[in-house]
This record gives sequence, C-alpha cells and structure tokens, in this order.
Amino acid sequence: MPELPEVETSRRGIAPHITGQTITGSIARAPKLRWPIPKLDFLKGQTIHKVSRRAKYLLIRCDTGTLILHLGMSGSLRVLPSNSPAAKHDHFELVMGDIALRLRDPRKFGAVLWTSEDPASHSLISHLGPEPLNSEFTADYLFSQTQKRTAAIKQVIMDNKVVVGVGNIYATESLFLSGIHPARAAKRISKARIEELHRHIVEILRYAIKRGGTTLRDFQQQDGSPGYFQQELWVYGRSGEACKSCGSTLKHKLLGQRTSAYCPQCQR
DNA sequence: CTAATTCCCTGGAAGC
DNA sequence: TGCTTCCAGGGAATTA
Repeated sequence: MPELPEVETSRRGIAPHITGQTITGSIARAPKLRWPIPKLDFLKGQTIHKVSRRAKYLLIRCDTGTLILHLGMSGSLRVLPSNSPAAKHDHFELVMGDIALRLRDPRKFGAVLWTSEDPASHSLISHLGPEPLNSEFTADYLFSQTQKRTAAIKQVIMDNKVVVGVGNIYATESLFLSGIHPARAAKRISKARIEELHRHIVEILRYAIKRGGTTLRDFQQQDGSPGYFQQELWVYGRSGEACKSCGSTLKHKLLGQRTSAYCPQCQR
C-alpha cells in the first residue's frame, strides 16, 4: 500500500517521463474513485510542467492548473505505451501521444481532481501539517503538538494536522523503536522521549525512500519473495508472535479503528 | 477546538 | 472446490 515513501518513489519514477510532455487526451474508465473523476477535455494541448508532491498527493502542474492524484490504499502509477491494453482496475489515464500515465486502483480509495488555483490552498491540502522530512518538522514542534493533546500518541502522530505521511505501519514501528506504548496519552510523554520518537519517524521514512519505497506490507519482488522491509518489521502485523528484542508475546489494541501492535515489555 | 465514529471499496485470507 | 465472512487501510464526513 502506498505510504509516503511509495508516493515519493512514484513521483520520482514518473516525473522524468511526463515532464515537458503535451497532453493529447485523458480517459476515465470509472465514473468515480473516492470522488467523481472530473471531465478533463480542456487538458488537451496543455503541457506538463512539473510533478511535485504534498503529503500523499501528487501534483501535476499543467498550463491552466494542477491535476491532483491520490493513490489511496491500492493505487499505483505506470507510464506505458498508450496502445497497451488496459487491465481490470486501470481506472484513469493521461495520454501524451505514444505514452500514457495510467492509474490502477483496485480498491478505489484514490482520487483524481483538478484545481485551477494554487493547490496549496485546495481544501484537501490547505489544512495539512508539515512534511515529516522538511526542516519545519522538528522535535520541538512535535513536543509542542503533543502537549496540546490528550489522545493516544499513535493517533497524534497519524493526525495529518500534526504531520503528514505517517501511516499505521510507520507509526507502529517508530513507537516500538522509541519504546513508547501506542496508547499512552501524548501529553504525558517526556520531551526526551518525544525527541527520540521524532528521530525514529524521520529515520524510518528516509530509509524507506532510500529503499525505493518498498511497500512494507504488500511488496513482493518479481520472484514472489517478500521485500526486505517485511523481514525488518519489529511489531507491525506480528501480534501474538515473539518480540524480536525481548521475546515477550506481542499484543495489539484498537486505537481509532486501527490495529496497533506493540510489545508490552519494551513499550511503556 | 478535540475526539470518536462511520463510511467508502475490493482482494485476500480464513472458516465452513 | 466453492461459498460466505471478515479484515485491512487513508482520510473525509459526521456527530458528540
């Protein structure tokens, strides 16, 4: 499933192929994903100037506005010859002469949107917190946010208003690495421990991007063997198994409708 | 404002 | 082998 590193990897993958290209058409094979897919006939003849990213949104800057793509949970993007046959869940594509940017999304949690305004002021984006890998996401900032919140720390770091791009997997793993219990009230964690958590969040995201956005959960290599990351998971998806650090049986708890695995011994 | 809950969707796994 | 049931998950929308 695409987390922030996978979206960034997608951006880096498609940008060289589509930047500077002229759009010759677009195809929507589904009426909607998360929201209706807009009519984009006016895009014909427009040039793609830049492919950027904000949180998990991909922003494709064109002449008169910006195409906003979200991969949801199961979305993936590929650049293919435009005459290659579309597969079952290929719901949308941008055609640029001989090539096409194709969005596949079996679970339809993704999105295709258009804005003629600055995307930063779009209603889906304007309220978002800082990027985790930008200088504004500091340990001091994270600590100040936690001081305002009585909610569980895991829910706070997964809150997009606090910081974007920390999904269930990275939240679960970074809390384990920091020795912090996921259900602990955010405001009751010392500054030193929040600094530790901040460090682990940044490290794990950087590392995942360096690895080419290897999807933690679903990724399989061409030969079907699991991705490296899967073998490196400490707690995510391992409830009932032994903690790799202390041998205790890992437990899990529902927090905000999300399964949260943890080690009762290592995390307090 | 925060916090809790519901909902969207389908593939894959588990149970029968 | 097939059917049915359950679960995962980002995040907006809704409600308290």
